[in-house]
Amino acid sequence: MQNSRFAVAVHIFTLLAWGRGEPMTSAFIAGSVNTNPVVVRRLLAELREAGLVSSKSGPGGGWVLERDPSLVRLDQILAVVQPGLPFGLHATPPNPACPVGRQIQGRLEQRFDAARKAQDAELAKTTIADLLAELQD
Amino acid sequence: MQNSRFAVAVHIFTLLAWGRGEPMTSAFIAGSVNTNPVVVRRLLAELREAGLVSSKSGPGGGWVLERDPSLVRLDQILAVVQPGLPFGLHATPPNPACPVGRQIQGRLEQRFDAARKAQDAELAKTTIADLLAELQD
DNA sequence: AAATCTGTAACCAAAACAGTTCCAATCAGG
DNA sequence: CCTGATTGGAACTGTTTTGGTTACAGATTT
Repeated sequence: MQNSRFAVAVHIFTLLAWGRGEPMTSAFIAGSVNTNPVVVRRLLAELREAGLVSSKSGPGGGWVLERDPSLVRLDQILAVVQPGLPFGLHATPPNPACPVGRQIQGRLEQRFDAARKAQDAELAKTTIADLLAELQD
Repeated sequence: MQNSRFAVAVHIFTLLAWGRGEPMTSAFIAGSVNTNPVVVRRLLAELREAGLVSSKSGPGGGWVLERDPSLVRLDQILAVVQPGLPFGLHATPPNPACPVGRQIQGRLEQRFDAARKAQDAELAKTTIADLLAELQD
């Protein structure tokens, strides 16, 4: 089972955009995602720190997008829920006495970073507004 | 801690190329990677199934590359140790009664697949021979 | 035979995730 | 001011993935 945080985050953003700015409760969102409201709040809390959403307590409260859906790109969401390199480096540092072990991590970081940038560029082609426009009622 | 299988696999391939075709034991490889020989054998067993390496038992045995290092691209290694989409979909299926929940996964798969292809294209620019050539003794 | 390797099962520990319960804090509306 | 609806967030659980380790059978060279 892979990490579904990115998929869920994009789902929620599309749902919020679908709601046309009306505050949406974590319970309602959880109903669409098919998970627990606390899971939704935990994830959205991270995205709030990045300024992408905001929340309000009390009756009539809930979550709203802080930007127009056409200005939220998928790479921006990924940057919040999964920052850094797309692949891990060695769990324990390679042997520095080995010519390969001593130098491989630097070379890997270089390539992993390039891979990440290529992926981001592709994800940047899609906005939440794009996804919303593709949905049939 | 992220998954380090891809980094370790590339490390090992570079090490094998560095050895110029001499069979290398899992114990020696583990010394460079700084891990346990069984971990090395487990990972290389997957890459052997893909035809990228071969192994031989007994004295003088060990692991060798099955192709010239200039013909092994990083995306090929990734395809073995981490096949499929780069991001997981929902852990539990979204609510089919919701217009967003019903359609979001298909849209996500489309984008995730494109992201994967962009990443692969970038990784394909580097071969094991390239990495080897960049190493200083 | 003996020594050197791989093949692989079995088990353990740590980390990441998803899910759940619980309750305090906040806030709108009567 | 009360009531009820919400978020905020701590705490705990179960599952999966990963990495590490031990153990031992099978293969191969000398």
